Amino acid sequence: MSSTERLQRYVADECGSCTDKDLADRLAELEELNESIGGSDLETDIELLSALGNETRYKIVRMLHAADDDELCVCELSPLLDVSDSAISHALSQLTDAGLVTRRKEGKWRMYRATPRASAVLVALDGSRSL
Amino acid sequence: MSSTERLQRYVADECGSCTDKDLADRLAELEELNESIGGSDLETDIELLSALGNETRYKIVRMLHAADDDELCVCELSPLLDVSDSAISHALSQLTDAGLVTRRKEGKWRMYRATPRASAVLVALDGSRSL
DNA sequence: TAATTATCTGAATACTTGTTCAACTGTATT
DNA sequence: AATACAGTTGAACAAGTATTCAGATAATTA
Repeated sequence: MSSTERLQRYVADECGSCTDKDLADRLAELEELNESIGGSDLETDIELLSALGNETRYKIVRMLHAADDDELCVCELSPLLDVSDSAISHALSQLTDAGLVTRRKEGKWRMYRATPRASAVLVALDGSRSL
Repeated sequence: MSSTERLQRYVADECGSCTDKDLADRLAELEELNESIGGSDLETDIELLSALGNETRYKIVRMLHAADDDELCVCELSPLLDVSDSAISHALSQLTDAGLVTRRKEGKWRMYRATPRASAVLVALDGSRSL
């Protein structure tokens, strides 16, 4: 069965008896919705969300965010996470790629900082918790 | 090696020559950061983020959000997604569990709507894109 | 009541991901 | 120079996930 058949039955159902034009209009409306998705940068957003959607990485970003505009080095993150340094390093690379943290060399230490975008998402999560 | 050893070296490095008290203070500070993580509902947030961090589910929530306060039925989502109805149904369950959408029966159709929390996160993503 | 429709569910499976281990790079110290 | 240190990288593998298929369920229609 073509999925538009079901949709047509639904639209017919919804508006009782309605013209073919009404139906075409509704289909066009849905097509618009679909295009609005392309507008937001789908891939980038998904990369960001799936990067944050993991305990290790989420904790890292939370800590960096909680540190306000202070950066932290790996050695500061490490004691608070129950995974190997290697896992932390992998996590930090992925977070960097996703635009959630930035990296800076300082002698033999690497300093990390949450990006404004990371903070924006965490603030939204915190602010919407009770909605 | 205990991870606090490295941290101690870092703190020593950071403040030149500093007292044991300075060091203890810094450690306490980091411990506080760690507790601030517990404050936010870690598990809930991660469930939400990983639910949104998938193409099918992200598209569904985007469409529902783009429909403003109008609900959509599965039959309206289906034509715009390249997966089976079963996959859509699984996706919708997961989104419901994560608090991103709500479900309502309407005769033989199921209507879905984005939650305020879902909208808050999408708005944050859109608003922070250029930062 | 039987058939149809819309959606859901669970099992199966292919795919993806997270962590670790071992080896490596670059920096500092001796 | 040699050693130690901080962190990274890639391969490997276990664990988790996304989709599909087949069959179930619940509402509607014939």
